[in-house]
Amino acid sequence: MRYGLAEVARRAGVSPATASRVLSGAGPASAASRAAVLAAAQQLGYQPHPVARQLARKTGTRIVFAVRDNRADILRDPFVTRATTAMAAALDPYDVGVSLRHLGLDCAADLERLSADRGLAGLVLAGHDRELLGHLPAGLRGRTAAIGAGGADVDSAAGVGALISRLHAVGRRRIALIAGPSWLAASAAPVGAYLRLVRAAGLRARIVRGDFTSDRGGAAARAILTRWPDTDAIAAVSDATALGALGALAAAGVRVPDDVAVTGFDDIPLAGTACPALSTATHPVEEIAAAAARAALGEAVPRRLFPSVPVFRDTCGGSASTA
Amino acid sequence: MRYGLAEVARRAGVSPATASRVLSGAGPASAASRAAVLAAAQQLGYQPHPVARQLARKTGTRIVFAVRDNRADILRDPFVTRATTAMAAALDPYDVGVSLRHLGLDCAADLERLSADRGLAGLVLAGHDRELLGHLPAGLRGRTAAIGAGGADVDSAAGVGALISRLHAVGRRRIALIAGPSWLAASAAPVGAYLRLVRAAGLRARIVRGDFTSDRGGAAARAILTRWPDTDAIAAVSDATALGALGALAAAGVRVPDDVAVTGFDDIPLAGTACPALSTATHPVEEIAAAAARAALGEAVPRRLFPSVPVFRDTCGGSASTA
DNA sequence: CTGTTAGCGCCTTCAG
DNA sequence: CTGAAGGCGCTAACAG
Repeated sequence: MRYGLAEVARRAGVSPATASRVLSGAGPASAASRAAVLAAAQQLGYQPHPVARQLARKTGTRIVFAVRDNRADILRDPFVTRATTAMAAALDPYDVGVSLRHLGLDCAADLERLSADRGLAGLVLAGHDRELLGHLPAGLRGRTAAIGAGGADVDSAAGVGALISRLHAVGRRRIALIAGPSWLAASAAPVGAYLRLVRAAGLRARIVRGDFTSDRGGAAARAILTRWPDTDAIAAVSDATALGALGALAAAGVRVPDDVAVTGFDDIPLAGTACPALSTATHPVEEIAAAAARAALGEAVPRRLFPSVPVFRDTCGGSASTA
Repeated sequence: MRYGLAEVARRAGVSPATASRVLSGAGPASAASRAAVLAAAQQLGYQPHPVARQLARKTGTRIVFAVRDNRADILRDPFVTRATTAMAAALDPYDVGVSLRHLGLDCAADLERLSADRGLAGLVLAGHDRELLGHLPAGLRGRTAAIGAGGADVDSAAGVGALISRLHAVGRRRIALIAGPSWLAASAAPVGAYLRLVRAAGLRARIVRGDFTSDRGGAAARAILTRWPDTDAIAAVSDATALGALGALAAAGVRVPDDVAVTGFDDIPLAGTACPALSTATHPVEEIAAAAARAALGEAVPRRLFPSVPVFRDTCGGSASTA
């Protein structure tokens, strides 16, 4: 009822080796035997045993998506959730499953252990810093892909730039930035874009660090109001942060966008439905995750920057529209 | 540099079989050899080869989370996303990855194919109907778990009941229900709870079918307003549906909750931030998903009903609070 | 309790 | 281009 390669070979009148060649790696085979094997396989409803195959090929069975952060509940972050799901769907046809794991900031030992895991088909890393990517254990090279700076990344400089330009265009002149954590490689580009624009406009920089929680977003907003009370716009590099800031501003009796405009980053589902609706930048997270996953499997995925396109909604001031 | 079981056995002065017994299944072994093996393994940094193990044990390497629905983009549904992520995290320690797959309503053939997949460690099914669970291919029995009615389920009768009781308690008397699709097993319990309460209160039932999209939620709300213009409350069995209804009501100039109260179901992150903030019922999705995943692996997971606890926010009328 | 003997199902040299 | 033989690393059945 369940047939193996041997049976297919027998029916096709060839050796298992030949059958294997046509069914798997597409090794050399005459047109005749190829046809015979294919026919036999078809007729028997042959399905290769993925585990046996993976053992023989020394190729793993799952990729792990490792997210580095100081908080373990980063695994519930909307970005992580979306990316994980996208990978799980994208790798299904490859007979490869995905595992999700949290890594502390100091994760050298964990990576070492991962590199010794022969069940690992590939690793997708998020939340890395420059250091980490440069010093991957040898066993991980060639089967690791990163999401964010240095890997499958979004053109965050463009996205943040567009958002800030818009703030400037609608008359904001005292624009503060809630940046990402400094240990994160992906934090650099947005800060760079911000600084470039602010300086070009002859304005002074106002930067506070946040993370990906709304709590910190609220705290950051309060810090900004305290330190620079005349701030008229806050750009956050995460939607959760922006939402937290929105809450803090409301609590402080500051009107958005009248008094202070706010922008986020990533366009999580929440962004459009929040009140007021959040202006942010939208990203093809599913595509990014799928690209990273395939790269982790060793596929040659062209390294490109994914688009970061601004979405202007209520919190931005000016009239709502998409750039 | 990478050691196998054989080397561990050699160092411990026992046979590979004995080493295997202590390292894996915890088969019989004397204290002495157990200690020796453990020591050797420790010292060598031995890590078993998961794929070889899975091949020998005839146990698969991944579970697939199959979601049955008429729309393929159900895979982006917040519940699916959350559940997938939770499984990916929960199964990591088992060396089992998760794959995500969409199934059409008519999926007998797909299940047949799945049952032939020897890489499959287990199947988690969502969106099933009674029929489906009863007629699983033989190869899937014992390694399939369902999420929802008949599997790892939420006490939706209690949750919906609590929500509707509250609507009644704050004075609503013309309460409509936007139920789930009729092909879905999980749709039954909420409808039952609704009917029971409405009848007990001597009211008339007003039921419309929806699905898990906000579009259909909006359409359903419009249908309700058309058919029963005096409706003063709408209970939806999904947050997305409720959010869609909210939009439709706003567009129709109906005030929420003053004119019509609204409740959702599931407490997606959006619910609390929407405006007005949505009253709904909250569920331990991560726990549910993890339980289902473990059950799919063959673990004996006690079948229990997970709590569905109401969260009263703005859209419910009355004063906001948690029951 | 332990070692020996066979596989698990496929892939991959290596001759021919 | 093809077949035979051996191995991937571990587990399971069976004597002892």
